[in-house]
Amino acid sequence: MTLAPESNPKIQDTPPFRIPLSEADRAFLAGLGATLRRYAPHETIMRQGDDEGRAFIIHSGWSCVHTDLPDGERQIIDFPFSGDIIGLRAYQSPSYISLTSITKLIVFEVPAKALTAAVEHSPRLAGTFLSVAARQRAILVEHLTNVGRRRGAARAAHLLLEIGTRLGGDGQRLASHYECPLTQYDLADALGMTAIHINRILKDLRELDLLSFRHRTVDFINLPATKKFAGFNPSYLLLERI
Amino acid sequence: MTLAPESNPKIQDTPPFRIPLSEADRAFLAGLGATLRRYAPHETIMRQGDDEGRAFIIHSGWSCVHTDLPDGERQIIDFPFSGDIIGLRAYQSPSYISLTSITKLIVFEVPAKALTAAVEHSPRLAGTFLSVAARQRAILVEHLTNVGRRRGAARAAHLLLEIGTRLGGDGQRLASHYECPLTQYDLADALGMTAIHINRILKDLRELDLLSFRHRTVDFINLPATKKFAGFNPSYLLLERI
DNA sequence: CGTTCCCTTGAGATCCGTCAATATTAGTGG
DNA sequence: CCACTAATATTGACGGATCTCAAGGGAACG
Repeated sequence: MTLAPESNPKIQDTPPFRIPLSEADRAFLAGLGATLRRYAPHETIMRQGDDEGRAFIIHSGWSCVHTDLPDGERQIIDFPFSGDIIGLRAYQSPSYISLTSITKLIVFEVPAKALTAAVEHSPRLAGTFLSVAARQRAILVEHLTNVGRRRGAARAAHLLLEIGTRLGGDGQRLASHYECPLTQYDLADALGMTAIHINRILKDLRELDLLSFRHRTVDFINLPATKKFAGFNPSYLLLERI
Repeated sequence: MTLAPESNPKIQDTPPFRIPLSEADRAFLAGLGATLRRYAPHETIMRQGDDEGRAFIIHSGWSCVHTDLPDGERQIIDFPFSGDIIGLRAYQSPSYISLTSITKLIVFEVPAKALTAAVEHSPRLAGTFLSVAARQRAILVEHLTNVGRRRGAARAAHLLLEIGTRLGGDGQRLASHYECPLTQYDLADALGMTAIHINRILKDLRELDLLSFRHRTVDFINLPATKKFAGFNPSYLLLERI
């Protein structure tokens, strides 16, 4: 079910939900008017405050959902991955978040009205949306816990563990190594710190032989120790079971 | 639509949604097996990690949704109010949050299965749930922004402004004064700080003539200045319009 | 009317932010 | 492939914000 666009240049035209959909749901979604869109790195796809009638489903690539503050700062809420839905809402309303691409990004753009229609057409699909929303909420809750209650080093380690796990796909297998295009500025905005301090924290984590994040690559040097250090328990990432 | 339990001792037996429901939806919900439950202050209603098949809709009273950390600390995610739904999920699954009463609390307890059934029975209700979930998500996003990107004093002021606004009900009218049973420990756990520091921050806010929080009472001394100081923009609290 | 929370304050340590400067890397165009 | 440029990463010094430890004081509640 998970797409592997890199190995398959012909892009599949149904959303990459990680939760099984019936063929009927699939066909209905395809008929909703979902548009496949490609964005270059560092493009603004949706801006906080705009009256927004679209929702997005990530197909592939890295991006961030964030809020913008008056002083020009931002808080990154999440780095959504394949199958995640952004802007799920019942009705058109002003967006309270922005969506910005980090790498080249491919998304399905769906009119919000179409989502409402989909929910009304297919109870099965409504359940799927509820389920996806519940998982995204669990992730958001964990981010708040991370920023509010862990100190810098554990906070950074926790985020990198989470991303590694989410990249593992359905199996949620956490690899000891992954490519990560985030900058230290991105990490800082996600973790509620400054990039300068993130830099020092990453240095500490290397010197503690826990993990290394350099040259766009995360290497877990000692995975069990890192999990313990960060208080990482991946249960919140598990999908709801049917 | 908003209930006023204090002025009406006979408790209404339908959930206090702030979004209009059709009579049919209402009747269906009533038939779902929703149970009205009362809790004393400081009771644990739902505990993180437990396999949970219930959802709750707040009727009246104060409570907090929080995560629990291994070291005994907690991060408060939200103080839900009348009409807010806790544990909305498509299927039974382990809970990633705890729910604890702060004052005497009255809630509707609904089996998760019943929620799924409700969504499948009534597209209208599915839309309502989506809408409630979207608002709660907006609040959670604002909490993450608050903890991640505002300094202590502004962070505390922002939370107290949000609570005041949410207490205003549908009109979202922010009164210059409200009763607030939260302790400084509660505030600290919600804001990602220590109670000792919250104490100093509240002192600062008083001395800045912005607001006073003493003896379970919040007084906004200079509301416009406080809003500006906290960067408070209540648009995220507005309900989605149909 | 006493006991238990809860609030308040001080001193010192630690974490983190700010300012500043430089090094390194990635991206671009020739 | 190289040279150039912009973005990103790194480090130091210093100051402010927040935490920890410690000790009382006050309010709420039975």
